Amino acid sequence: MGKNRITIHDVAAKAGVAISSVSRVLSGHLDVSEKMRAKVEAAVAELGYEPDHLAQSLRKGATNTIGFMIRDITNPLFSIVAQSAEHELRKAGYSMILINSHGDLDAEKENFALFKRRRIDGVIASLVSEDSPYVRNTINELGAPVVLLDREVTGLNASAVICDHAQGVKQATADLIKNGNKKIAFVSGRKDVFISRNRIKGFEEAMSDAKIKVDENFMRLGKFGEEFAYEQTKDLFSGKNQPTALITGGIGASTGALRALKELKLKPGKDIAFVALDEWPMFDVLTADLSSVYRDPEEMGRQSARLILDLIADEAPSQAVVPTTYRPRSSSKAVVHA
Amino acid sequence: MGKNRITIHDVAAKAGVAISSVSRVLSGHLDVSEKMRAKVEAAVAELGYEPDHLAQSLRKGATNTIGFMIRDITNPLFSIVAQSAEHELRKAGYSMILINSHGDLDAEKENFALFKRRRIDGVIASLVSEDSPYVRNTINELGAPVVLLDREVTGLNASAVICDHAQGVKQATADLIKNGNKKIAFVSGRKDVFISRNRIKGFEEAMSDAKIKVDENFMRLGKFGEEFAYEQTKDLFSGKNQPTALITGGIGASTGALRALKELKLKPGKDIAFVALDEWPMFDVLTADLSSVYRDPEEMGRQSARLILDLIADEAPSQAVVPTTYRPRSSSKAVVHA
DNA sequence: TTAGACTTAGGAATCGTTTCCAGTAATTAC
DNA sequence: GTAATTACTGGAAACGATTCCTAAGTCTAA
Repeated sequence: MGKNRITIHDVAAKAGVAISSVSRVLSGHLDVSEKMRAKVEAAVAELGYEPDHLAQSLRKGATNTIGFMIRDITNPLFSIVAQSAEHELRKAGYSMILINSHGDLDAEKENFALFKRRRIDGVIASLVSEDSPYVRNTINELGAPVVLLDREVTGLNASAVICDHAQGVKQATADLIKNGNKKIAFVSGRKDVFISRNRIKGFEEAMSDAKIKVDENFMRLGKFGEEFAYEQTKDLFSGKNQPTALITGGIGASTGALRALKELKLKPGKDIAFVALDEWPMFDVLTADLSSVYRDPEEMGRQSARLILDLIADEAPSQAVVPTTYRPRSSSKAVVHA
Repeated sequence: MGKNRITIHDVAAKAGVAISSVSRVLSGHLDVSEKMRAKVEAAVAELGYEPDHLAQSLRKGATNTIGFMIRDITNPLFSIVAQSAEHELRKAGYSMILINSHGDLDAEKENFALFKRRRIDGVIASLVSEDSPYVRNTINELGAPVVLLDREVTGLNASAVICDHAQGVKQATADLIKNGNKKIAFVSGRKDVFISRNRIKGFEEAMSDAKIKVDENFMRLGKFGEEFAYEQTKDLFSGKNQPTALITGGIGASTGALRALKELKLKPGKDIAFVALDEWPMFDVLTADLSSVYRDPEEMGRQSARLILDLIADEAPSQAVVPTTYRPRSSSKAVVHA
């Protein structure tokens, strides 16, 4: 149907001028007479011409496209980050190509290759892997700037949006302690991942401040995701030495833990103190007044967009720190237990 | 840094052959000798050459890119649809450009224009608007096939994934009636939108089957989204003629209604029967056993990908129907009330 | 040995832009 | 009135691939 695309040739022919002149008018170049401008603009309007983005990209060497790689857009936190970043990039004239890595390292590598082939102008990514030779290599070979989410980057030509997890977790832990909890369990992902490490730091600081020794048996650091947290929670509350409070790292972990607690008939805020790290949609409506540590995903999206645009504009890499705030609700109150 | 991109020229020079020969080898063309193949492949491997997707697209006239437009990727249902579609398209060699329309008609128009300029190979969209001259025009002018989500398309060169909302709602309503409810309120979006219309159809059928007259005062059809549902729910349960059961259409509406019910201290399944249309993540864990009408978002994503690929392969437009299933839980049980 | 058929490789056009380079026309200065 | 400057414009070369067309080379058959 609309097979016959209108090109700059058609416009030039209609206006009776050279192709280069049309281009000059359209790009707002200065050296163009009023008469020329009028002629071209009339032809453009009449034909309904719109420049082909593909050809422009090829010629200019810039695609105005940002690759956004994420483990799983289904994660409500990251879907907000993505949305907010997209909105911001859009305003700057960029489109966003979205790719899920499904937490798979091979997929991640492939995605970087795809980005490269597509000549993306920049990448915002929440990586599976931590800092490693592989990561450094890929980022260097990419030939485009990179912004990492929740990763410490050192000596790499990349910016990062990092959340100050420690701060919020520290506050939360302190509050649990103040409420009489000493035996606090912590269920989260691998310790060598930045986000876990950072959260644990806050946890340990608060414990140390209160002169409470951390019980290693209560530190369940293995995998992100629902299943691991489910199993660990079940296990934590089956033995003799049971915690009185529970902190769960991330949305998946919180879900798994809540599922387990439900089955164990332990009600957060009644039978056990509970703090979830990160919130999800309808958090306040749906959860029975769960306390949380909150970080603003929209802000994360905005910052990541800003950072990548800065890098594209050839500014030096930098970091944006997003604060986290403890939101006490009834689930972290004192618990009389064991 | 990696400024000097490796092109097909470099490969040709290194292998000592013509550019066209390199292209022929790489595209797996038949008429190429073994010796040539070996030479070229060696050069490709040595230089680490990867063809430029941009140049390929320009020449071939296909970008292997699908535009995915959605009101709001933050909506958990649609984020799953997007993820699933992306996964499927990826397997077929396509990438996905994601754009939010924020439910804004102007943004939607702009997005279509963007897709066109980017020479997208196809579009999957959840439109703001219903069938209208504007929609027909844009889709026809787009020059690329379109798959619409939850829209009836008639006489349009587009496929659609439509959910059989009526079926699930009918079952749910029948169950509410069986449980003794006669005064059933229905809070949802505008009646002229396909999804609402379809749901109401199921509702009215069940009511009609049970010979219960629909009380127009209980039909609160205005806007999608949290706020409207919140207000309407508050209003429904403030007057003298109060319903005993409530059905809410969509995740936003359910949230708003639940928030209102919470404030009104009406507990679903205890003080009022309640059915939510659509589920959201952790539905079973977080909600107090809410009944729901479920549709499989992953299936929606898969089907939309399949349909767009079919259209690109020049098959005739078609429709995929995704079933909905009523999932009774304790919130829809009988309520002794007023 | 030569004509004809068949492989295979190279050259050039093309996709739709931008941008550099000349060159013409208009303007100013002397 | 001529030279020097300036203001525009058109032509052509990129960008990096694919593909058509042609020609060279190989092989078979008479």
